[in-house]
Amino acid sequence: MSALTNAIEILRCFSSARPDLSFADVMALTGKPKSSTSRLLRSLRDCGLLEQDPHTRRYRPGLLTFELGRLHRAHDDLISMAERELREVCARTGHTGYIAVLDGYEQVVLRIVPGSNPLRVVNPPGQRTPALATSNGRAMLARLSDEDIRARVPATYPKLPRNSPQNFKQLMARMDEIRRTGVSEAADESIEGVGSQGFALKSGETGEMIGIAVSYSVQATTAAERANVRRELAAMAAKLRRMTGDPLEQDAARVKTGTR
Amino acid sequence: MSALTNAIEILRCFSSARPDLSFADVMALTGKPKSSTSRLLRSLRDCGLLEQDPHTRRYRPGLLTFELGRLHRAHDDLISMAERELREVCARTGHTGYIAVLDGYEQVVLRIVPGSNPLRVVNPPGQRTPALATSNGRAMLARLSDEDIRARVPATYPKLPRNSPQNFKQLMARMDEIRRTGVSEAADESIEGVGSQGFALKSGETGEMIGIAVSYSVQATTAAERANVRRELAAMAAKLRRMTGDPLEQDAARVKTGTR
DNA sequence: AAGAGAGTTCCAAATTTCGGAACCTCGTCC
DNA sequence: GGACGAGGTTCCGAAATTTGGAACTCTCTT
Repeated sequence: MSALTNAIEILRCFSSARPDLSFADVMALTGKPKSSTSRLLRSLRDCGLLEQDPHTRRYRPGLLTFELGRLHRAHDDLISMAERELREVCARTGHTGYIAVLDGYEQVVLRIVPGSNPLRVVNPPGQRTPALATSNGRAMLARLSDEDIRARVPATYPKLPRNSPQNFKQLMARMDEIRRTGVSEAADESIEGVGSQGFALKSGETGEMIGIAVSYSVQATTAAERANVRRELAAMAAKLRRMTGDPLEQDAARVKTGTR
Repeated sequence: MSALTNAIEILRCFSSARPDLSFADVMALTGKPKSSTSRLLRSLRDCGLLEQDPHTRRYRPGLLTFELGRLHRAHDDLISMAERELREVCARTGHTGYIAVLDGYEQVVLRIVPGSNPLRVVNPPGQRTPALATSNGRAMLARLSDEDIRARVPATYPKLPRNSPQNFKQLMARMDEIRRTGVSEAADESIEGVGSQGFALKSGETGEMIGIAVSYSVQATTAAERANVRRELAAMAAKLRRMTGDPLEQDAARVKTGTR
């Protein structure tokens, strides 16, 4: 295990729920011996990835993590373009918008556009969720080949919320539906009472893919309102696909024939 | 040189001016041999710190840098408390506010509060500037002991803008003035025509220190307006010092007597 | 078909990392 | 005061990684 892997393992122990950790916490969470933990924490601190509270001696993410986070913002043409469009849709509909990327079988929230409706934001940026259980997560998966999807789903199919696909067969049925209709819906999955619709956008230039979704309270919306969201999303998808040169058609053909 | 140091050296090559780099760029910037560069880039890519554009094969900061950046936000009680106050002052005065921290002899911008006045934001978050050449940078330095300041300034005194202290003696004169008056001013230094006033805030609990400044166009402000900024800042400083338990008095005594 | 440019892989030597054990250093309890 | 334990650091030989030159692969270009 390289120094880098170790460093990342430790950094991943921190989260908004656990913003700072003691030596013992890190030892428990990583399961490494004392001496290794001591050395690793020291080197992370020395290089700026961690800071240590001089009083409590607890560790927290350091200045360098902030600087690294800034770097990522530099490469966000696709994301910021999508964010601009999403902002308009959210302003018109009052609902909350999400932009996320796929990482393995999880998705990571990159941006949030709070709506005017009083639905509290539940997935802050950085949040990881199984992609199988969200509308835009499934929309992203649907653009991969079947083998690729199979490779991403863990060997033992994970336990998901009631309305999410409960096994691989159900998942593939959803994939087919998304590929056919071009939209992905979710209701009462990751969060009770919350529904969403989403789609996946792929850059023709870089091939990078993001998932865009609009989320709302199921009880507080009418079917007509949800149909309106669907129309808004379809329009945004069409516009963004044109702007980014999304190779959707070729992709669909490739998936169908099984070519890589 | 450990894997971690190498990784950071490479990541530091990226910036908003250079959001993506080719293999050759990285080789040139780090001065490492081909084989090492190849291996390092691969491992950074594998662990998610870098992404590679499949088409151009260029590298850019990866999803993990985004996630790490999010972590830093988790520990920002002091910073967000200061940001809230700064927001109010900026709303009242129309000027632009900055929050920064000290790192060696440089400061790093953490937060910006854009004002309503049409002064373009010139230092985005993440920006590094010699602390000697900014109002809040000097305010932070002034709260260190003289030996500590001397240790931070590079052996050969750096070339700074016209109105910044040009040598160590001038710097120490400024330090004394800041310690005496409690405020730090800058005009026409890092950026032509831009002035600022700032102070340093230290948490009584954690001992961490941040610099807070309000920045404005020198031409477009009157002396009265600048005096108003000074009053606003003094009020904010007093309030924040109370809230955070800033040990300013003890510090001042320590610096004076040279105790550590 | 040869050559150049851009990267990758190989390998033995040099450097780091590993983890158990001994060793600190406080604060606490008797 | 002294023993104790929690929390953490340092030491050291064994094991694993990293290094960088050289050979090799790929992909263009001429």
